Amino acid sequence: MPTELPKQYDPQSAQARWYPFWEQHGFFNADPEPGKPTHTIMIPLPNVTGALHMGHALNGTLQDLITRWKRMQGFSALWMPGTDHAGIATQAVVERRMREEEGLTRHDVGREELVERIWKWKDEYEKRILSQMKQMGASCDWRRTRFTLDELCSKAVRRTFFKLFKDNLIYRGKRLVNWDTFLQTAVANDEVYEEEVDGHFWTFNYPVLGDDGQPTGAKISFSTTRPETMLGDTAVCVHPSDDRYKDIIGKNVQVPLNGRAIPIIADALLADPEKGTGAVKVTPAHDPNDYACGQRNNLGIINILNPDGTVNDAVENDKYVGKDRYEVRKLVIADMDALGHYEGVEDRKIPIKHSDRSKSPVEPYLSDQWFVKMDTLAQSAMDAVDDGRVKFFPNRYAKTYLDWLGEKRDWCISRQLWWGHRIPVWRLREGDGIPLGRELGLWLETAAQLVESDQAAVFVCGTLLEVTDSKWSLAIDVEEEVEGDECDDILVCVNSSEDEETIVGLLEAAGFEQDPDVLDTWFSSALWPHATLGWPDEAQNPPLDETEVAKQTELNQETDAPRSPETNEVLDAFYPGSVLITSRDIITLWVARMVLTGLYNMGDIPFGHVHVHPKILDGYGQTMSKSKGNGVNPLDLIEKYGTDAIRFTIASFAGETQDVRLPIGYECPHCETVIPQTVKHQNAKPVDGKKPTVKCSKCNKESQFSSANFDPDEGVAVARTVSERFEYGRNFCNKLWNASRFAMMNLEGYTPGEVGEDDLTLEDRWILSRLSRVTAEMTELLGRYQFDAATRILRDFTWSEFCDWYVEMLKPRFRDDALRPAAQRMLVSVLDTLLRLLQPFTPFICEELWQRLGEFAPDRNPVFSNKRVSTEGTPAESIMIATWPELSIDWQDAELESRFGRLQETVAALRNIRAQYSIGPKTGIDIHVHCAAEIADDLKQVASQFDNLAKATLITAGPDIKRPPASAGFTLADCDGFIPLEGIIDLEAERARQQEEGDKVRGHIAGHEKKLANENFVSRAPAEVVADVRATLDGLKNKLAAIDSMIADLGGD
RNA sequence: GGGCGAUUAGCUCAGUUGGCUAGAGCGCCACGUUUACACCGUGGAUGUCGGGGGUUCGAGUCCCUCAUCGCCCA
Repeated sequence: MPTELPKQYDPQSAQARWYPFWEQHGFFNADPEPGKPTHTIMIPLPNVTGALHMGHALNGTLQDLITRWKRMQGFSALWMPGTDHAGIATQAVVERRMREEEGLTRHDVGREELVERIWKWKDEYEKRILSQMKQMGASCDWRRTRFTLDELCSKAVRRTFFKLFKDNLIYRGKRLVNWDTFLQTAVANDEVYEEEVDGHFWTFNYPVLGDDGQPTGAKISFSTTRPETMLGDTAVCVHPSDDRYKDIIGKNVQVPLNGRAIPIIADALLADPEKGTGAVKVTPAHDPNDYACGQRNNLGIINILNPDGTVNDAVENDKYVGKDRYEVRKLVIADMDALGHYEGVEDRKIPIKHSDRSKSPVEPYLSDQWFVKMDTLAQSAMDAVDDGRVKFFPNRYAKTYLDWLGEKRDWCISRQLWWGHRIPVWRLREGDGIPLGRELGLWLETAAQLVESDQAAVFVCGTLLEVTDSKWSLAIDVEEEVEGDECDDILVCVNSSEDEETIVGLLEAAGFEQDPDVLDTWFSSALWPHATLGWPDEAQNPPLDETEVAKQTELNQETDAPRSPETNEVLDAFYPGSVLITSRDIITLWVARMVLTGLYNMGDIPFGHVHVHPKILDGYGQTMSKSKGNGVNPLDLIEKYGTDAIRFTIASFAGETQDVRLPIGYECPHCETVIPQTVKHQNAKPVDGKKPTVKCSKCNKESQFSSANFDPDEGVAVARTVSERFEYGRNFCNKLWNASRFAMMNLEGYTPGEVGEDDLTLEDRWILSRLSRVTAEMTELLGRYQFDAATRILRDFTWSEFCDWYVEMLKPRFRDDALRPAAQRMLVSVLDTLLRLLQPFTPFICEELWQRLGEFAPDRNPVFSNKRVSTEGTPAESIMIATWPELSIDWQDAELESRFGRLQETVAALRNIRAQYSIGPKTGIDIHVHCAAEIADDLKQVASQFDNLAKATLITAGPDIKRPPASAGFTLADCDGFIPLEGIIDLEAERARQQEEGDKVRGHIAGHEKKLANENFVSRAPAEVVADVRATLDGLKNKLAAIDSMIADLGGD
C-alpha cells in the first residue's frame, strides 16, 4: 500500500537505500555490446595522498552527470575509476609520518620496507577516496578500478618505456633540478613554492689576473646571496656594452678561496649594467640562469654539493669538504674577509624556493636524469588539436595546450624516489668498465639474440644495437671507442616477458645493475586512457575486480563481461574515449601527455573532447589547498545538505568563464548559528596538542571545527563546515519532493491510458510545449558542457513553470471526477519526464521518487506522439537506466505560449492589485476586460483559472467594455482589465499608481522614438530590427493611451 | 617578463554572433500559516555593467588604454 511522503526530503535515507541497489543490479557496468554505442570518461585520477576536496567533488559530479546522461541515451557508458600513486607526494607523507612517529628515515628501513609501508598507506587511502566518491553518487564501473602501480598499468608502463627506448626516444642527460636535500630527491616545479626569507646580500671582489697569471692589482666586485657558490664559480660576467669593464673582458680573475682562475665573459642576457656593480659571478651548476649562460658561453660546470647538501671535494679546499652548505657559507665569508676580498653586506628579503614535501629550501642541483625526446611526439599531439580531432571546451584552453607543446621541451621522466615504476634499464656497475675484445663480441652476440626476440633493447656507447637477419651492427666501431676511452656505457632496457627474470639474472651476474630511479608519476598517468583498458594486451579483456563482481552476482548470475578469447573487446570498444573532464592546471602536465602517448601507443587520440571546468576558490578568492588550510571537506556538506543538493549546486557553478568563490562558515553545534570563516580559522593549527576552536557569536560557546589542518578530537561537538550557497540545491530538492508529494496525494484511482487531442487543455499544451523546448535545450547544453545553464533552465522549469503554474492549474481538475483521469495521466507523464531530466543531476531523490511513483502508477510510461499523450507499460527498474526524454518539436507552439503568457500577466496584475489594496486571499474580486473579440473568447475559455489562481471572477470581456466606476485597472499589450473596488478604492492612490506606470511607459516610448527619429538607424539597421522597434512602440503607445484614459476616468488630468 | 581570464544589485553569479532603459539565487521590505512545500506562497525595492578613450545608427557585449584581482608558463 503506497504511503504518503513526509513533508521533507531526507537525503541520508535515500542515499543509503539506492546506492547499494544500483551497485547490486550492476547498473554502473559498462561492457561492449554489439550495436550499442559507447561513451568513455576516464577519471582524472585522484592522489592516494589524502582525502577528496571540493575540486574533486566538482570534477566528479560533472563526470557522473555526463555518464548518467549518456547511459540514459542508450550508450554503454563507461566511467573508469582509479587512483594515482603520486610518487613524491605519497612517499613524502609516509616518510614524514615515519620520522615523526618512529624517528626513522627511509635509509634506516631500506627500499623494500619503505615501499611496503607505502602500499599499506595506499590501501587505506584508496579505500577512503573511493568511498567518498560513492557517497557523491559516482556511477563508475567499479569492477574496472585501476591503480597506476597495479599489474595492468605496470605492464603498459614497461611496454611504453621499452618502445620509446627502442625507438631511440629516451636518453640520459644532465639537468639542473630543484633538489630537496632533506628527502634527497629532485622535486618538480609544481612541488615547489616560493617564500620570502630574511637574508643577506654580500659584496666581494675577485682579483684580476694579467696575461702572465699574476694579479694586476685590479679587482672586480660583485654581490651574491649565496657566498658558498663561489666555490663553484667558473666565470664572472659583465654586460658587453658596459664601459667599466670593456678592457678586461677575456682576462681571468682568481677565486681566492681555491686559487682557481676563471674568465671574465660578456653576456648581455645575464649581466645587467644597471644593477649593483654590473658584474655577476657565474655558477652554472647551481643556478638556472647561470646554467643557461654556461651553455651559451661553453663554461665549465663545477658541482660543489653532495646530495645531502654538504659540500663535496670538487671545491678543491679540504677545509670545506663534507660540511653543510650553510656552515660553509659562514666559513667562506670569514675567509674572504681574511683574504681582503670582502666589501660589505646588507639585509635583504630573498625569495627562496622550498620543497612542498619537506618544507626545506631546495637547491638548484645538476644531476643525471632520463629524458623523453619531445620533438615528434609533441608535434603529433599538436596536430591532433590543430586538425580538430581533439576539441577543447571552452576553446580558449587549446592555446595553453599548443603553446606549451610548441616549446617541445624534452620531458624529464626520472625521479630519485623509491615509490613508483622503477626504470627498467640495467647498466654496468660503475668502475666495472666494459668487457673488451672477444668478451665484448660474445656479449654482443648474446645481447643481439635478446634484441631480435624483442626481449631487450641495448645501447652501447650511446648507440642502438641493431639486428637484422640475426646479425648485429652498431653505428660506431665499438672496440675503438672503448679502447680509446671514449665510452664506458652499456644500457640494457628489459622488456616485460615471461623470461624477464632469467634475463635480469644473467645481466646482474654479468655485473649489471638496475637504475635506482623511478619514473615520473605523469609517465604512468599519461597512459591511463589505454592502460586501464588492458593495453598492450590485445588478446583478451582486462580482468575485473572480483569483490565488485561478487556484489552483483547474488542478484544477477550473468554479470561477467562477454569473454572473447581472441581480442581485447574492451579496449576496442572504449578507446578512443569521449571526453576528459578536468581542471585547467593539468592541461600541460597531463592532458598533453595523454594525447601524445595515446597517439604513440594506440595510433589514435585518447579522447575527442576536453572539458575544462572552473576552480572552486574560498570566500577570499584564494585557491583552496591543503597548505592554506582553506579546503572544505565535501562530506561535511553532504551530511548537512545531502548529496543531491551538493551535486545540483555544484553543477550550477560550472560555467565557462569564472572561477567560483565559496564563502563558508562553521555551524555552532550548540545553537546552529553560523560563524563565517576567516583567514585566522584557515591558518589555525593545534598548539601543544590543543586543537583550535571557534567561538559562537550568539551562545558564546567554543567548539572545535572541521579543518584541513587537523582532525577534531573524537567525541567532542564539532562546528562543521556549512555554506549558504548549498541551500540553493537543498531548497530545490525539497521543492521537487513536495511537488511529487502533491502528485502522489492526487493519484488515487490512477489508470494508464490516453489523453486525446481534445482532452488536452491550454495548460497541458503549454507545459508540453515548454517541456519539449526544455528537453531539447538540455540535450544541447549538456552536449556543450554548459552545466550552469543546464541547471538553471531545469530549476526554472521545475519551480517557476511546473510548480508555480502547471500544478496550480491542475488542482481544480483533480476535484472533478470527469477531468481527473486525464489530469492524473498528464501529471504522471510530465513528472516522470521531469524526473528523468533531473536524474543525472540529483540521482538519489529522483530514484526515490521514481520508485515511489511506481507504487501509485505502476504502468505509466509516457508517450508523447501524434498530438496525444498516453501512459502505458511498466517503467524502467531504475530511473538511472530509463531513457533520456525526447519530445517531438511538434509540441512546441510559440503562439500558444504567448497566449499563456497573457494569462500569466493577467494573474500577476490581479495579484498585484490585491497586494496594493490589501485585499485578503479569501475575498473574491471581479474583473472586466476590454480587448478584441478574439482575445475575449480566449480569456473566457480560461476564466476558471482566474478564479483558481487569483480568486477573481471574469465578469465581462470584449471590445465594448468600459471602465466601471471606482475600479482599479491594469494594462497589457493587447488588453486592459478593470477591477471594481467600490468602497475600497483610494482614488488618489490608484491615480498615483497609474501615473507611475504611465511614466515608465512614457520613458520606454521616448527611447524608441528617439531611435526611430535617427535617420541612420532607420536606414542602416536591419529592417527586422527597425520593424521590431516600430511594433513595440505601437504597443507601448496603445498601453499609454489606456493608462491615460484610466487616469482621466479616475478624475485626473 | 609572456599568455589566459575576471571586474555586472549588499553577497554569489548569468547575460550565445553588438539590437527591448540589464537578469537569477541568497539577503532585504511588506503581507500571508489557502488541504504539496515556511527548505513555502504573494507582492515590492535595489545597478554610472571597474575607470577613461574609440568603432558603430546602436556597446554590459567589439577595439585601445589604465587600474585591481586570479591562474598558467618562463
